[in-house]
Amino acid sequence: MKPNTPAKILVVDDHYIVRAGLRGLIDQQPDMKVEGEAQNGEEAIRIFKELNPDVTIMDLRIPVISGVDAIRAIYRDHPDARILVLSSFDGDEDIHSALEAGASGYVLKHSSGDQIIPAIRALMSGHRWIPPEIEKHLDARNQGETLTTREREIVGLLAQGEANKQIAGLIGITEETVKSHVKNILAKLKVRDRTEAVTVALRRGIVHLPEV
Amino acid sequence: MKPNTPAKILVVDDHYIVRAGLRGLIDQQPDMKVEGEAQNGEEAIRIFKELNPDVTIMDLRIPVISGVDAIRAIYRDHPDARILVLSSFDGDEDIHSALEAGASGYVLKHSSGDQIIPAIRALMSGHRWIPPEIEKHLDARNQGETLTTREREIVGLLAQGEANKQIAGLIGITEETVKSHVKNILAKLKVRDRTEAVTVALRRGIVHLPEV
DNA sequence: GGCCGAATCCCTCTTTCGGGGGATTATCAT
DNA sequence: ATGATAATCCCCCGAAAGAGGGATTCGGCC
Repeated sequence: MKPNTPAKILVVDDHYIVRAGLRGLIDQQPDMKVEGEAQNGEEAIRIFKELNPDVTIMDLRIPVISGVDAIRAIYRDHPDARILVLSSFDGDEDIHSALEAGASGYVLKHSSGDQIIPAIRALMSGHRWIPPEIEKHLDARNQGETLTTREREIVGLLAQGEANKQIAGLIGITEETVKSHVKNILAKLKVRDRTEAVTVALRRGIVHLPEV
Repeated sequence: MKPNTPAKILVVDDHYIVRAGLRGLIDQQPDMKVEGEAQNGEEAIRIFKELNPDVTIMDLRIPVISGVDAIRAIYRDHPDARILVLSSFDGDEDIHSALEAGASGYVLKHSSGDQIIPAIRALMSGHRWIPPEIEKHLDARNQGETLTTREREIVGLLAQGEANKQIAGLIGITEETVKSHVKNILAKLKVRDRTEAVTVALRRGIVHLPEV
């Protein structure tokens, strides 16, 4: 590391205040500097290309293109990208997807500055940064079984209040098959009915409410 | 106003980064200064008493005691408190409750600094600050009918996946009465079934998911 | 005193859910 | 090839949900 050329940081968050907070925090450090900001996933991808930052700090709940999808897109073109997810606790599924999509670290928004800065430095030097409490959650997640693609799709439709018959029509399968899937979903999520299935799926980040 | 004694600001948010951003932004202004920070509703109430700030900036989604309840508690003891809600868009119900509980202003977290500072100044000088887009939402809310206390309570239980019979047992009324309430809820929210009712209620801020 | 809204309870009837099975393909990794 | 998994479809059956009525009580408000 050269102390005379601070690491280039890209900050991605839709809240101005959060970006301002990060900028203030980071620019105080001698070895890093915020060189770019993006407010949504689309911007993030574009600005990453232009800037080629050393570390990208990314919120997951961002408009236009989700944080996870943005990470995936960036990682595809730049497999050496160092992306640090900075998020409130968004549910196991999001964390897991983010790491799978190519993120190298995860920090909670609740974290104080002296927890965030070391995370950035870790990524700068090529290391990963996953706090133990996050890893514990990922393990816990594996206890509960994972939903398949089809099942996740159906949970999304459940959340919209669709009946089995409607779902069948929408995705072109039989109502009987939908019932099978729903049965499996209830069993996997260990819930009593479709309504609880939806709230559990929302908490785990398996599905999201459409933006308000 | 005396330019030599800056207004005392209390910042309430559970995210360190947000507090840091606000502190940086505010302390740049000559006429205001962050004199206190709180991470949850309980702290907010306590620190408000000690500090008696000129303006309090409050997030709604905070632990222990919700922002709305904290505002209510503070307002009860200090009817002259100036509280500015700073929140991502949390649904009509939360905004409405916050204002009803005693907040004097509302600013979105997306807002940039030159939108937040004027809001603080407005409250400092005793004015209210409700952006037009927020007021529009409050009007829109009134188009759709309002749920009664009982109905909101039942929506909360629906979100937990309780069946009508369980709900009846839990709150000590007949299953028939629960069905009546559910029927009215579906009609008021203009949805097809209880599952959709829950997701709509979540989006509107009528109920919340238990914290992750 | 009369009115209205909230909350309660009741009945009928049809549809939908969810639990309990079982079965068949296709794919993919071993 | 063999096994595992995902995805599909099928049947039965009892319980729950929702649509459509109607009715009562209790307060507060005008």
